[in-house]
Amino acid sequence: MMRVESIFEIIAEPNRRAILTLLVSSQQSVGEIERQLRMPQPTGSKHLRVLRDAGFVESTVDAQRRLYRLRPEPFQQVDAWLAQFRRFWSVHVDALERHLDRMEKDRYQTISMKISPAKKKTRNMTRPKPRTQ
Amino acid sequence: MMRVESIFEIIAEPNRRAILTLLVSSQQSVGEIERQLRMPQPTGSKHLRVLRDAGFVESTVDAQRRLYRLRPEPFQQVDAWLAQFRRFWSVHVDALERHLDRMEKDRYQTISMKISPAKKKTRNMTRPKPRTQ
DNA sequence: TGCTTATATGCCTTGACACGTATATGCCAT
DNA sequence: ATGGCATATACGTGTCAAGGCATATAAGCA
Repeated sequence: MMRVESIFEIIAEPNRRAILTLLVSSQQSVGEIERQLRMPQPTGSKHLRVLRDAGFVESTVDAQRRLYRLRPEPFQQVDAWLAQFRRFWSVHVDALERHLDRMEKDRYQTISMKISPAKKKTRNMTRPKPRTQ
Repeated sequence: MMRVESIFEIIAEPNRRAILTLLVSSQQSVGEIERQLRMPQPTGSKHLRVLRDAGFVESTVDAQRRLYRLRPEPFQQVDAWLAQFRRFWSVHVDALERHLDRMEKDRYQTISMKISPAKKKTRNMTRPKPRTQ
């Protein structure tokens, strides 16, 4: 009995992530999924079972086939967990993005100000020694 | 040798997620982390090692202590993966969340940069990070 | 009725990983 | 230096899930 408990363990498995990505485009039958991922039939079925139990996908019956498609809730949960860190790294995202596509950004930015390295470090201001090991 | 390959396996472990959540508030020493999570010392050290190798945290030396704090990149990668599924949850929830997120971010940053919503959305969808497996 | 296709499940082996005990390393103070 | 504190690592053990294989269920078709 594959009772994987948390949603994070579900998406920790590469084949399952591949299945989820496949289903972004449209719903697919088990056979189609297994064929595209070159995965033995029982393997695909088992992963789909896990994904279904965790609510990542749902299936409907079409004659002998089962059509699988995505369900939103578990993704929302992952996003909710990620949210607590988003404030933390958003400033870094901005810095990275400014570096990556500066030109386009200059069009959209209403205010363009640099965040100095000293400014960023105030996040961790209780640090006594700035020495990375 | 703990060779956990993908960032998803890193965050699949509950203790590691707990450590990351702890570090949201501020950087902490290994001892503080282990005490708060009631976790044996070697366990904490090993999980921190895994998190450090994966880039989720970094450490600086303070006398005998090591102070650990979060690093943004892996979280950005998770977010990038999640982006392809964003259209599967409610448009209203999505829009609202982005709106609130941005407001919070702007309040958090002492230096506020205004980025157009359209721009930010594009950024999340097009980030080239196919690092996973 | 067989026969084929489509999907699910049970068993078994293997390997990855978490955890605990013990030990090692490094830094400070006396 | 020596003892104590903080952290890291090595080793052994147990658990659990992934994958291979065989088989079971089930629907369509001749």
